[in-house]
Amino acid sequence: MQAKEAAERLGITQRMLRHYENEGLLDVGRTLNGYRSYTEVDLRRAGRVRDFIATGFSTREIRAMSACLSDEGAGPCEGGLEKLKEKLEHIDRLRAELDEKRSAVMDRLATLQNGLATVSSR
Amino acid sequence: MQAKEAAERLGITQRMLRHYENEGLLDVGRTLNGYRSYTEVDLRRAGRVRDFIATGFSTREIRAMSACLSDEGAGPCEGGLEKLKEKLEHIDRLRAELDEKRSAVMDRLATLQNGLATVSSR
DNA sequence: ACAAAGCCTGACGTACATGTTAGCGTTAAA
DNA sequence: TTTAACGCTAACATGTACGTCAGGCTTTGT
Repeated sequence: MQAKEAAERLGITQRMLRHYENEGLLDVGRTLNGYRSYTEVDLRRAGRVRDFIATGFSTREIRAMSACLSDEGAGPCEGGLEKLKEKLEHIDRLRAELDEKRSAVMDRLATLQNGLATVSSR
Repeated sequence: MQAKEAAERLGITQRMLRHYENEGLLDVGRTLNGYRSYTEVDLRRAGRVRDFIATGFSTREIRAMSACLSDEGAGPCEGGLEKLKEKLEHIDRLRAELDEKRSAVMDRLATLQNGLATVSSR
């Protein structure tokens, strides 16, 4: 498929796709006229790159664990899981605190509505 | 506590702490001599900033949901949970694929060792 | 045949996180 | 009292992810 569709399906810009390719994270074929031609495999790989980057990894880091990008894992994925787990720690800490905070807010909200209900039912 | 200790306890540089402060994410008090003085509350907040940034958020985004940073959540945390959930989606997709890949590798490894054991026990 | 829409490369611009260095006060130990 | 360790600001430098724009093909509908 062509660049436009690929970008749309991934929810990113063509520029970003080209960037990933320039950084050696993607190797996209061309048609006779020189246009890039994305396969479904390319798409999945690009999707992973997008996710890694959105999660705070640099292209350099991603390149270092390129085995994590292929559909069929050839290598042991060079510490990819470990690094991901570090990110997870960060995110988990945040999520735990936010969840806590959210329920506190919900509680206060419930209490408030309760109070109003009590009042209005008098 | 002073800058050095604060940075060490957070596992980041003093430069980064100052950066967070310059970006309006932290408001650290000073002692008479002008030295920054970090409280435990400051530390927790800075830790959250560190985690948000390590997870791919920009100072700008973090500022926009600054309610997510205070110990006692005053506000509804302005979409903080939603954004975090997006990040989680990215990370979850990656983790699922990596876990899958890892077990595939482990399987092959087990098969291999099994084969060797069989051979050596002949 | 021509316009509209896509693709391509290359280059410049920007935002942001950090590192680094310089110049200078403070504090505490030898 | 000198020296080492630490703090501060300000400014410059770097790396990375993109946005954007120019100049120029290709393809397709009219």
